[in-house]
Amino acid sequence: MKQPKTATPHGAPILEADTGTPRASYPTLHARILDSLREDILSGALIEGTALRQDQLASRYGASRIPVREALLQLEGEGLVRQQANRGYTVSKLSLAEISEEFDLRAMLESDLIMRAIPLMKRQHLSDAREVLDRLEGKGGKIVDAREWGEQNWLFHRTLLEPARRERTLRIIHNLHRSGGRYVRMHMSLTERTKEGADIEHRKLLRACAERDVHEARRVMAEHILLARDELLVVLGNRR
Amino acid sequence: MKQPKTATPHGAPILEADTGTPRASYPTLHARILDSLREDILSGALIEGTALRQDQLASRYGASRIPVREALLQLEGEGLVRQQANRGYTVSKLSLAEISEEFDLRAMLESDLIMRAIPLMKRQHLSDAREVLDRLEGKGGKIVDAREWGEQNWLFHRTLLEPARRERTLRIIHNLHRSGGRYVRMHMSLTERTKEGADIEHRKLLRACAERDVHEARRVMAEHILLARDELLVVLGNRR
DNA sequence: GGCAGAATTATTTTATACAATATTTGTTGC
DNA sequence: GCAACAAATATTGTATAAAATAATTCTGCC
Repeated sequence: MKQPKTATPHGAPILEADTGTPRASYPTLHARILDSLREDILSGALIEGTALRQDQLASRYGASRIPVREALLQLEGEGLVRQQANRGYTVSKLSLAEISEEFDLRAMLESDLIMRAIPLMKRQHLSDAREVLDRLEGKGGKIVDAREWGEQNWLFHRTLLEPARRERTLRIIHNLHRSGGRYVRMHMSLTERTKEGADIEHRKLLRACAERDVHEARRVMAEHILLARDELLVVLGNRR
Repeated sequence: MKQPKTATPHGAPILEADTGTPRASYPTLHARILDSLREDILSGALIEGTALRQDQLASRYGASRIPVREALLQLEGEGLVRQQANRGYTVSKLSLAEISEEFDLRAMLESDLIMRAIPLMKRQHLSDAREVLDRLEGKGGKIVDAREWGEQNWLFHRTLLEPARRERTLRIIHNLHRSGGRYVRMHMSLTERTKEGADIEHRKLLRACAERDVHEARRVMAEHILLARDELLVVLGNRR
């Protein structure tokens, strides 16, 4: 009722800390465990199918099982872990079909949002996006690692989609980015080619936005995501 | 299946007494509390903005705060409650824009799924859907209440969409049905007209599926959902 | 009166301990 | 040897209680 908490630029979303500064310790223990576990899953430190026992995780984090349980429950909502009967949790293993489905969803949702966003974009949004893109392309000379790349990639997409002011949709997309992110990381550690392709597509996308070419932006966005899907499926298909 | 549970209006106690028989239908307490809370929110027993204090809920359900917390965490993932700063949880209040957004999402996702589902539909699916529709139209003579109507309505949609075998998408749609459901209930308690309109659209949709008319089915599906959206927004707009 | 700051209250968060349940191991009879 | 059943073990689910933190009230001082 009273204060809107931390004031965010551009009416930024209320999503929990993701790209922000991890400087201050998190408010609660279960939130910290949540983030840590998620990172471990997405980074591949915890591979698919791994059994996650509560007391084991608890001692690993120097906490009791209560905050661990809560983190697991939230991760289940994000689709990163699954709870089996009374057998506890395991790191969810997505089939190729499910991975493909998630990219299809992104293509659909992000295509829709970019069309809604463009008419509402300010110059600030465009320059923000450009700035992210510069980092993404490693203009500073240094090449970012896969984790950082995924983070910046999401930030770029979010920056372009935010003006649509569709919090609910954006949240779903965020989840999809996260979920697919771990497979993209695997992929990217294999080849550097993908990055360059993505960079080109990102530039095209940004240009279309700057020119307010809604139709072109939509086309590029869908193509961008579906290409990523196809490349990923090829690599994963070969490995499985 | 679900046990009817004690129909407890607000304030009133408990799920079911501990009569020495811990053999409840639900496996765990927090799952039972989750369902009960969700039902209370969707039914309107807990109106928007209501503060949900943990110990209050705990005593109401005759449980400790632990399973209550877990239920709240999951409900937060479903978007039905929100956690404010350190002020605990409140029943989430969706703006008209957010409600509209959710229906738009449904229109997009369900349109997509129905196209994928039709080529994979067996006769069984169609007859299942027809059966649900019969119940929905109250062919048995009895008129179902708003809660039951919402349930059957979801079941109908799910039956048609399931053949697409898109679990991830279907889950999102399910959430959206739930979330929007509570507003539809308000609406439906005001007028019976909507049901008839929906029945007609459902029949059209089923016919298109039976005829494998993908394009028509898509069109009807999108229209069906967007019409529901528009009607709802008019009613809600007048009330607010 | 009004305000800074301490004390109180209200509420959430986490740890410990215990109860319930599933899984595995071990034993007996055939 | 092995099927059936019992004991042991592993693991999850929940209650109680204590610690942490925000909100509120109270008090003394100007």
